[in-house]
Amino acid sequence: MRADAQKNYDQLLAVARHVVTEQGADASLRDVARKAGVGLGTLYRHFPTREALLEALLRTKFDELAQTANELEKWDDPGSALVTWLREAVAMTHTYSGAIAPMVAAIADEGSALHASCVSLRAAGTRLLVRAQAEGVARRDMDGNDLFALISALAWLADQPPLVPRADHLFDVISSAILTDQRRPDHKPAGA
Amino acid sequence: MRADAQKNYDQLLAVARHVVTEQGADASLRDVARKAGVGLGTLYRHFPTREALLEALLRTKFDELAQTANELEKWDDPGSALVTWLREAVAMTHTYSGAIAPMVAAIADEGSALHASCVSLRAAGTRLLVRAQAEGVARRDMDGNDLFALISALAWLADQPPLVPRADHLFDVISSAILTDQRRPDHKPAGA
DNA sequence: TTGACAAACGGAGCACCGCTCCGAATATAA
DNA sequence: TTATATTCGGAGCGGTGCTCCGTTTGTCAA
Repeated sequence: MRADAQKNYDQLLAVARHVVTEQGADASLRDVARKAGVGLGTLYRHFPTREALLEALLRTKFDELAQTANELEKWDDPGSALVTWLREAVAMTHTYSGAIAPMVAAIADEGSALHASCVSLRAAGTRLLVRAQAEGVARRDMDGNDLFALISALAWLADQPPLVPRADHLFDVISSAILTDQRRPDHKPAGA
Repeated sequence: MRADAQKNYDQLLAVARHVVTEQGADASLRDVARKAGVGLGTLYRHFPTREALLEALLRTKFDELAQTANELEKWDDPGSALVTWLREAVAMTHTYSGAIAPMVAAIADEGSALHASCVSLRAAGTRLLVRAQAEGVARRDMDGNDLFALISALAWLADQPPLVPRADHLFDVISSAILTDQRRPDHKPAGA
């Protein structure tokens, strides 16, 4: 890559990280280019689609999550491992608001720049789920797609301002639906 | 209301119902006005905001849902009543894709045209939930807001094309998290 | 029937968006 | 230094939400 191109690429990524953090994944790309001191054409050349830009921004997060899954597979308690990973997966998408919708769309679109990342995300979750199922601590009528969908739903939920206060609690509610080994006579109100 | 105004209002609502059904709640309002053979200004006079238009479109659905809740309160089994209502609530938002996001936003925005409808929706769910909790068939660490949030999440999920095939199943998964009286040794795979 | 007037209409206009396209500028290698 | 491939940048196109106001029209009283 030519030196000036590399410089612009880096600059765009840095600025995009800032703008998307502040305004969400739907931020104006024109605005990103402007703030990066670069023409709109330059942005589109480096990142042909919005998904491509998002993928570049999330790259490291995806990798970290895959790495975390590898380590969690060694845990003694596959149920805790699964829930721990789920929590991190939801938190990750939480980094850039509005990112979950394109991710969901990407998993069914092989042409999307986010496709591979989302598939590997699902694969990581599937490994942890299957292990938990084999040990009898996760319900067996779910697969990786279901897990991915639940992560998406929880991520979306935590992205809606009015629902944010409930997000953590609902994570627990849904986790309890996935796990089978919990003592759950009646789930007394908070504090109990 | 003047006769011509009434005619335009009705026409707009009819066309909007068609367009929003086909293109979702984010449909172009310009397009609605054009197809209704009416100026853009006329549309905005009758429906000052997109939420106002959506509210008009959903009005009957909201009422039906409240009515259904009243009848379900008479059921012997409050658990079944709750789940039955939940299913209808999710299906309702399903009528117009993309409608759930503005509804969620509206519940925290008293100025929104959708606010009252969403509040009464939440109230209806709360009644059924409280009754189920009193009978010991629903977990007690949830309230109406949690229920509303779960409905929203399920509605959103069913609105994402790649997740549609899982939506029904995940409804069952989440329902099982809300109810406490289910036999749930391990949830064998489908068919079992 | 005919005015007068409030009410309703409708679209031009503004600022923004995503995205494409291509002449101008520039880094690089000969 | 020069030639060339690469990169740049923004004008331009068609779309959006929304406002504003000159024009038209329904209505009702005279």
